[in-house]
Amino acid sequence: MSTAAARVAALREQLARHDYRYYVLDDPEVPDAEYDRLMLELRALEAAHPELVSADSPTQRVSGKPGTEFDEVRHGVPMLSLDNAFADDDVVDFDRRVRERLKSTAEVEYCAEPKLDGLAISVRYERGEFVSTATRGDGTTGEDVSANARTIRSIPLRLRGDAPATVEIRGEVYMPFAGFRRLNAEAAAAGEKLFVNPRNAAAGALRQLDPAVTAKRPLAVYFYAAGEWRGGTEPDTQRRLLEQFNAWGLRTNPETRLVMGVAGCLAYYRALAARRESLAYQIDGVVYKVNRRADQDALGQVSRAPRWAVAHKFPADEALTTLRDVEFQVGRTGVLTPVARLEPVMVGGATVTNATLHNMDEIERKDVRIGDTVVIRRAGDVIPELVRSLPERRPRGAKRIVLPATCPVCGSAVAREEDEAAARCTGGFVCSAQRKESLRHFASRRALDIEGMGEKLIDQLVDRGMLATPADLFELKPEALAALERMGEKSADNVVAALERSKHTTLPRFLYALGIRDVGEATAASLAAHFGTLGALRAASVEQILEVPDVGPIIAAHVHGFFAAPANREVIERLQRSGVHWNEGPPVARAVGPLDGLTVVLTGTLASMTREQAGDALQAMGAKLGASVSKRTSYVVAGSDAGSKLKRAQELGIPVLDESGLAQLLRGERP
DNA sequence: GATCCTCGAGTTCT
DNA sequence: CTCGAGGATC
Repeated sequence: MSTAAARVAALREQLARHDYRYYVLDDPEVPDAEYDRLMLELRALEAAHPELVSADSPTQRVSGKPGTEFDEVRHGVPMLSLDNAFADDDVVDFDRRVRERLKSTAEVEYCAEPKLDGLAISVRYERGEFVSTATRGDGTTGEDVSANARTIRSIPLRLRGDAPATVEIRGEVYMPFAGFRRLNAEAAAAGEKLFVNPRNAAAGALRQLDPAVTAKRPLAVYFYAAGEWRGGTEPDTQRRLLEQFNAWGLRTNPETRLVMGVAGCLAYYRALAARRESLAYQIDGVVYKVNRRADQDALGQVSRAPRWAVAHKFPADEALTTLRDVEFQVGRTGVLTPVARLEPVMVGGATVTNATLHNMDEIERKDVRIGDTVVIRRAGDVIPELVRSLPERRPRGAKRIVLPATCPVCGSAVAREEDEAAARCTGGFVCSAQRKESLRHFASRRALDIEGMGEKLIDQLVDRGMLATPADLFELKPEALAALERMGEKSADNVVAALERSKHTTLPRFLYALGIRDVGEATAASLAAHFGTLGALRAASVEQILEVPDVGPIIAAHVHGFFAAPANREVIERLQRSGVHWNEGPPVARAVGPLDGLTVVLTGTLASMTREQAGDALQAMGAKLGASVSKRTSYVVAGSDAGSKLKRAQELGIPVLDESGLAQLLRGERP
């Protein structure tokens, strides 16, 4: 057997197994991207070696065989599958083929829709009444899931207005993210197994033997095509078909647009890809359909896929790799965070080698062990996330991950409070990791903002015993700095100058820089506003600190305890002697501005200024800045590339402002 | 006592 | 961005 033939056979075997897991068990072993990659390789091989193509190849049929629990139903008209496009060039080719076949020189009008990651179904109506619903199955025959489908609210039991004698409506059953999260939260509370993704949850729900269970699952449907159609007139474009659906009371996707030619398709694709994370449901690409029905008929179909439509998939945002090790990092508060060390892998355009595992509970939940094959995703296309492990691929000798009994940095005991997710190093100031992280926090941009005082420099200074507390920073000698690695005289001078500049700061920044547990920027600002001076805060009792808004007993105790400790008092006094200062005044009633009482949330990229500048300006006028959108938000200011916050604002009906709206706010008007 | 809203803390890569 | 936990609210 040639090497190509052997590879083809191996690919078919793998694809058949994945098909079984995906279609029959509803429990895929690998991400869709991996499946798509295998299929792509097989297609390429078969294209290069046509003699290897056989009727049983997964490229030659729509895969999946019906299960046994439900009756079989034959579709009046087969449910088609779609050819996939992965790159822009594939779409260009598709459009060229369409125009060649239509002998069209003009641009073709396409109907573009999101491609939902759910389950295709066909709902049959006779004289407007719901008769049955079938899954897609192998395209010709599916399973009768009528009893379950009847429980889905977005499938009407009767069509509005005049309906044809018989019509099959095709759509996608899916579970919105919100419902999925709720379902998993309930499952977690009940100690049940969690669903891996919304698609699996929807599949599981639809294939329940007890419709009462399905009824409790948050399923929804968008309709997008017609199958068998007897009586009446079929609309002459895809767009009008969807309008007819709406008239009958059937949901169609509101993101659907008519676009012209390849340029229009690709623009739609990019626009939707950018907003993908903010949609309420999971999509894995977009679909372009030739809009005119006459053109669709002229184009016809090849095997089971129409020539007049294509699915343009989003690039793989998940990848498989191996978990090499798990290390525990120590943060400034002593929290031990397990970090996954991975075999480097490309995900979403970047090589990922590390991913946080958050805490031990998370490791338990995901059942991760060292040596496992794991699925990596870039959450929000930025932060790498270990999605899950594949226990079925676990090698013998895969090691369990154990919380170390002692701190990996200083050797002090590790303690985990009852009911707390985090484990902490008890070494405190003894632990060099905690010292280094505290110093980094102190010097960070939002604290004292000491330019050039980065991780490497702090590491060296601490390791050489030149630096232990923030107070030491301002007593560093330029000659000593210049003697360090990668530090010339010039760099040393720059650091000294940066230290000098940072001495002039503000009380909120200073309080934040101290790193008191649970005191972040917002709480530091509240404390500063309430007490006005550091002296007043230092002298305050727990009861007095409790009067600060948003401060409860726990934070009050932390604050009081911090200032009671002699070591901390000494550091503060030394800092002040070194010249660290700020303008102090008596506590001021919060500045009354024209925007008093408003809570504004900023999102996206603004053209005229940074978000920070806009935020400062709004606060200066008395507005409160919100970090997330809630029903108490007055306005959301959305720049370009706004994401989930914009979406949430729309859901909650919060007024959304553009930059001109922001300008109005800054003039003191309320749009 | 439950639920919602915020905030804090830790993290990745270019 | 995500998770966890503190605080406020009903």
